[in-house]
Amino acid sequence: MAENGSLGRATRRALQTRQRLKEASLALFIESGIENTAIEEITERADVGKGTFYRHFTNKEALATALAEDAVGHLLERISEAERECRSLDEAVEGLIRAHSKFFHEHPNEFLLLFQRRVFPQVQQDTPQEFEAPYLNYLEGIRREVERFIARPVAPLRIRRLACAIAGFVSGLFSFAVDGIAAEETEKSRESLHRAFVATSSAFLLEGEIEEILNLNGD
Amino acid sequence: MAENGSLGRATRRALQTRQRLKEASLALFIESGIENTAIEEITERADVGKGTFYRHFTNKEALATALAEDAVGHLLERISEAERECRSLDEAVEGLIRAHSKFFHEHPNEFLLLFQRRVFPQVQQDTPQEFEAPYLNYLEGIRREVERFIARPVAPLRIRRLACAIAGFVSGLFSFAVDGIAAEETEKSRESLHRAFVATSSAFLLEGEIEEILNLNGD
Amino acid sequence: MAENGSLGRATRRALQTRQRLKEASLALFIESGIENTAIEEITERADVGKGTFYRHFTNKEALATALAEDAVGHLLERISEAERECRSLDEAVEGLIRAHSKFFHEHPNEFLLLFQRRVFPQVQQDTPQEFEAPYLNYLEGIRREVERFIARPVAPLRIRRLACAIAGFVSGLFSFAVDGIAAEETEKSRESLHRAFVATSSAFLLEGEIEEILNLNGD
Amino acid sequence: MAENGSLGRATRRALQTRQRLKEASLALFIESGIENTAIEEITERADVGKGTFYRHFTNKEALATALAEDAVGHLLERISEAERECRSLDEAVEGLIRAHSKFFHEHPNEFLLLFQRRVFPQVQQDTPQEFEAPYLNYLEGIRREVERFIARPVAPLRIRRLACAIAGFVSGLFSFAVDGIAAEETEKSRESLHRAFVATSSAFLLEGEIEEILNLNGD
DNA sequence: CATGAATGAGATTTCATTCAT
DNA sequence: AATGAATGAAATCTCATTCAT
Repeated sequence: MAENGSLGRATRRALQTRQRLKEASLALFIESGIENTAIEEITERADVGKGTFYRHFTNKEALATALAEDAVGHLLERISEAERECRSLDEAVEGLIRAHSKFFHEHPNEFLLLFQRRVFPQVQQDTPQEFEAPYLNYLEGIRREVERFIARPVAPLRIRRLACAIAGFVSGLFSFAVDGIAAEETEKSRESLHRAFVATSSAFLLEGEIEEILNLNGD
Repeated sequence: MAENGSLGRATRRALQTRQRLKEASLALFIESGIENTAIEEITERADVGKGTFYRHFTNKEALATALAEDAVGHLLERISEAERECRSLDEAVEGLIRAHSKFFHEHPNEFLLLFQRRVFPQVQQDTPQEFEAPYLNYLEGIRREVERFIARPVAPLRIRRLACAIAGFVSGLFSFAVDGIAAEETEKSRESLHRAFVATSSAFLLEGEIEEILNLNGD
Repeated sequence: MAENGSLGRATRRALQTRQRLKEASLALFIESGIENTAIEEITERADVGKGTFYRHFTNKEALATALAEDAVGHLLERISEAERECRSLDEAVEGLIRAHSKFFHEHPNEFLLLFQRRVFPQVQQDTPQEFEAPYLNYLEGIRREVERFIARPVAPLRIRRLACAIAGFVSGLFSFAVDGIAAEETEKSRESLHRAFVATSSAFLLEGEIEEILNLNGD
Repeated sequence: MAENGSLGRATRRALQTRQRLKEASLALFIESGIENTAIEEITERADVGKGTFYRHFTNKEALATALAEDAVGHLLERISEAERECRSLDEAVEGLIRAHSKFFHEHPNEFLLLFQRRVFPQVQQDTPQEFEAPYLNYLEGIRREVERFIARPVAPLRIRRLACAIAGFVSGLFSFAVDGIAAEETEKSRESLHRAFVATSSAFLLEGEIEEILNLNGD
């Protein structure tokens, strides 16, 4: 039986339509921004009637949230993978970077949606409340990853800062290697930049937690 | 006599109104995004009539461009300052970071406007053509700063990438130190991260120096 | 054998569905008005699919007309009953009031549909053409009842006015006795009000009996 | 100086436009019902642009509420007038009828809006919450009028019932005299109907308040 | 210069109706 | 006969822009 075999045909068709709307809108949101994309553009690109949009999403924001949820899902998958392999806080941060990197290469549009289209906040400032749910989900994934190596709970604000730093750093890093192949020398430099970022992040997380450092490093 | 003393009273008042509009809009653009800010919100916040807006700016985009120009002006001032003091490519990149950092602390809203509100692009993707003029101006400032220490012209694309990397890196870095005071250890880590970024950037700029010069015209 | 026993099972089920749709819509029409009730609300309340609606009624108006026809049917039953017992014009008008009253107590929602939800007009104004058929049916019932005691035909307009007056009067009267039990004194007062209304109505119907007959055709 | 002389010309013009919208919509609401009237029909009839509507009213409901408020204002004026002249509960109820009657003849469309277009509820049922404010205002006017002659406060529900009864009764009464001139006999009948209604209403209000009757009648 | 009422193009949203299953 | 996904016409609503004062 097919993947959706247990669902009625109508339901299956509805899911397809929903998927088409999501794909069309993701592309458009990246191209022109969420606010500059008219719902009619989305339905035209998805080749469905305008009214069909509203059978699947209450409004544009709900669609954007659904996209963000999908994207966070994919990103968290990568983070979970990394989680399994690491044995120290440094490795955990390193794992987060790698997870973001993989996510970027597998779902570049989703990456851009989250980190460049104001779905996720950067630097401090207000948290866009509309996308709060997926964003909190994402922060929770990061918290889980790093807290395994820190004796006490990390303040939510600190997690948020780490997330912003990772986003900025990864975005910046990609600028150096956008076409994939960099010279060997740059590659080496990037590695050391990488290591430096990891060290800084770890220090930031452990700040004011001397004893923890001892416990973990001596492990 | 005051700076505007030589202008008629009417002109002086007009400049004040223009300034009020710029201040009001900058705050709103940061709060809710450019697209989500209605012109009437701006004029209300600036406490002027709606029609007055159009005496000063042809439309919202022109206002945003004016804000971007102001911001770039401030940022370039800091870059020029840094320029005077540096003696090597590493120092030049270091100077750029410092310049961005100073700019961020002096004009945080302008920083956010340029680097978080999609006035300037991040990662590759489309260059927002609407804000091309101030953006090119900014890239030119960066180019001047780094080219003094590189024998041959650097490809425009490479400059753009450097700019994006700096923006991402600085944004990320600020996440670690948003409330200003960080523990000494983190501070040290950040310095080494700093140095690593500088080294990577320099290597990136010098990468394949020789052969590249030949096909320089490609953007 | 049940009432529908001679019909096939499918037909019986169809009748049931039709009935469910009518019940659901009557309740909703009273709650929120005909125009404010979406067909989907009706089908949801009746717990049938949206498409099913169109198997039973061509559109919302047809459904409303069907409801109005049912209601008029019930009201006319009561009017016929009253008809049998009365021996004078006064008694006929009295019978009409009683018939409306019984109808109100037996089918309050149907009463409200006809007299409060603009299915039947009140005061003069336009006759809602959409519900013309059941309305004319109702007027005809009233005409039959009163004409038995008036030598010549009563002008249609006068019948319509009488109908409106009865509707208003009965609506008003119910306000005094909505919870059923009123004090004895009020009860007495209501009876005299009742009698006064009957007398007025009779006078109205007989007014200018003679000359009117001449220009009877005018509506 | 003209009536609006103290207002700016712009404000004066705005008030005119608002008035035009109200007049156009009142006519249309009576002709076809609130729900069946499109905003564009209103603006066309008022001969203003579609967007102009929204400068004056947030939506159709707000406009309808404004109309209801105006109407209640006019009706309350008449009620206040009647208030001054009456000396007993019977006269107070009589005054209310007269006030409604005058209101009907001066502002027939406003009367119909309130009492026939479901702006005010008739018979019990739900009170349409959207028009709550003007409706409560109206009830308050009625309460004031009758409470002057009743020692103790009258229950709000009883006031509401009285209001409904008056509305129904007056609506019904008008059916008999819509073209103004009725035969002398009918006129006499109507007067006695009138008196009967007044007596019933008074009894209803005083129900269970024996001592008050004594006090007032002995006055 | 400053104003804010008016405007209408275009966006969002609703919902009666169709139709393939 | 029953279903509900899809549809698009028509409604509501927003807002950048104009213009008379």
